[in-house]
Amino acid sequence: MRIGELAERAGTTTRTLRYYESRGLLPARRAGNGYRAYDEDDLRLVQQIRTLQDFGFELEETRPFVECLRAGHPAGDACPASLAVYRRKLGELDSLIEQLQAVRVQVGAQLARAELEAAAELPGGPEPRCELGG
Amino acid sequence: MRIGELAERAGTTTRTLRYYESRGLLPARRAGNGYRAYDEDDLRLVQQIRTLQDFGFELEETRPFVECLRAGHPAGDACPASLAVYRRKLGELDSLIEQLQAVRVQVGAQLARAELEAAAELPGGPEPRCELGG
DNA sequence: ACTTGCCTTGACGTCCGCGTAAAGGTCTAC
DNA sequence: GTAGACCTTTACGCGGACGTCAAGGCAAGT
Repeated sequence: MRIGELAERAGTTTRTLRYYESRGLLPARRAGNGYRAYDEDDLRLVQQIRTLQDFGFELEETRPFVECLRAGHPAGDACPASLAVYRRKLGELDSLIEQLQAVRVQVGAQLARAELEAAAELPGGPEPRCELGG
Repeated sequence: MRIGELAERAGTTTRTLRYYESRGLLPARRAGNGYRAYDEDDLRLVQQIRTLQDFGFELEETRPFVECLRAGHPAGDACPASLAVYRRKLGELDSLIEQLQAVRVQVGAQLARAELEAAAELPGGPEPRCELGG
């Protein structure tokens, strides 16, 4: 299979595949005419990369999975190095989610406060206060 | 106040302030010698930008807040356009968090499965199966 | 022979928020 | 008058994952 077909079957572009090759993730055999030649294993390899990319993994983080597949394992995550990446990613996801939730709370609070202050300005002057003492 | 002092008081760099100016967010008066001249209002403006940046807002998203401040309002979020940005950001945060949580679940599932399969290979061959029928 | 469609390499462009020189002007202190 | 600490503009670099030409080679159909 040539690069165009591999790209189409993997749901990506030839540019992306050449980029993977330039990063050492997808070495290609060459046909007599200089064209890159791929097989079904290469397709699985690209699919592995794409899946991880969809999860938000950086390209470098997919390397252990790729090397695991190329080592002959049936799955990219059959090797300890891949599992280590999974675990590290889980930690990163947890802290990122936590951080985003904190930001969400802060922004929500800012919005609520600003809406209150806006409502206090417009209606009929800042009359209807809620404080009793004063 | 000159750019160095403003940068220090705002906890940022002169490069950043010049960048804000280039984006039209922080116009500066000039002293006779060509130096940029800032006042306390400019400091508040920069602090507003930095706060939003810390929340993960893009620079463009801070523009309504900046314009609100420059319009004389006591707070950057005292204007409807700013509130709209808050609301949009809340939506983005929600969907992003949701998406990351979904990824977290997927990655966690992959890890669990891969760990199980690894455990089934190593110990004493794939003997201790859990399936009863077969 | 010619077109069409695939392939090749090389290299610059994109987005964002700056960092980091480089080359020079200005003000203050000594 | 000179060192030092400011300031000025201009402009290239970075990281990540490619997009997008440009110029040309190769294979197949008509």
